[in-house]
Amino acid sequence: MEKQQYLTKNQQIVLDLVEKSSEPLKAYSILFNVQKKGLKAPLQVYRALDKLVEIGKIHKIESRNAFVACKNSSCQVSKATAFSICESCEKVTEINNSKLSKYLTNFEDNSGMKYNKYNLEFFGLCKKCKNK
Amino acid sequence: MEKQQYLTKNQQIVLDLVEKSSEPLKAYSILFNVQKKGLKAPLQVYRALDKLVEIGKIHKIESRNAFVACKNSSCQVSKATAFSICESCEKVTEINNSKLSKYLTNFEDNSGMKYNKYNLEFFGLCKKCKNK
DNA sequence: AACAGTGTGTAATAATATAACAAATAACAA
DNA sequence: TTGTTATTTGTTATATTATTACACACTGTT
Ligand SMILES: [Zn+2]
Ligand SMILES: [Zn+2]
Ligand SMILES: [Zn+2]
Ligand SMILES: [Zn+2]
Repeated sequence: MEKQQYLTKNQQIVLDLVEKSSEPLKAYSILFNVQKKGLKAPLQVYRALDKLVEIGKIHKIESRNAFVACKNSSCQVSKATAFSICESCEKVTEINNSKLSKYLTNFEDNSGMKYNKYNLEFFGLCKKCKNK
Repeated sequence: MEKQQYLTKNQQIVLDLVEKSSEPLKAYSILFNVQKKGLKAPLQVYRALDKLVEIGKIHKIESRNAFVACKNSSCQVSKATAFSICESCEKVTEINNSKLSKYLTNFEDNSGMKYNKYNLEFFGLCKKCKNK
């Protein structure tokens, strides 16, 4: 059986908004912006977000409690994500670096644990903020 | 001038609790447990946690909104952290792997961004949960 | 004493996220 | 087309996580 391939109305509304945004969006800011489209309660937004994260269309920036659209076409599923975050202007960029992802996907330590997922957040100053 | 070397009473109370715990503790669970010691309000706990994170005595597990004591004696400051998290039993372990930290500390991409900090969370099944 | 820096206590509130339940819809087979 | 299951929705209420604001106390320095 195939995985879901079409988004529901609510999921599409939320995805459209997140994709149009140039910055990470918080759940309640999403809620505010989709109320005119009929999504009135937090739960409707959170449910859409959960699904979109699950299928890899968006990612959650854990340290910011915010969501960004996946810019990496190969990210079918949210299981290996890396971001750079500017601590000054809060700009967030998804890192698409095959060496890094290969390194992390294959990472093993002596704990006997099998990793199937990771999330990495780098912090620093972006080019613009560095030159101020 | 030296950086703060002695913890305040509230900071020490919170640190003691987190260090004694075998699992990550949430802020309000900490609050509940230190109320008998006089820390009555969330803010007293959050302030202590903020400071302890800042000086590297504890770390925040971002994906869980929970705090663990640093088990890595070299972690003077919270700027390069990596954890393994079991998605079944929620066991969290701080990863102390010099190759990994060297790799990530030296990581550069073509964004022109200078990274001075990172946080990495691996997810999977721990040895125990894998064999169930 | 005056000052700066840091920490404290307290109340109120903001921001983030989930529980519970009934109803609607989709997927699919009998 | 009916029954069955799973998923999604709408709604209300509530739980959880975190911060603002403000008055005061403690420390060390000038
Ligand atoms: Zn992605
Ligand atoms: Zn910036
Ligand atoms: Zn540490
Ligand atoms: Zn486990």
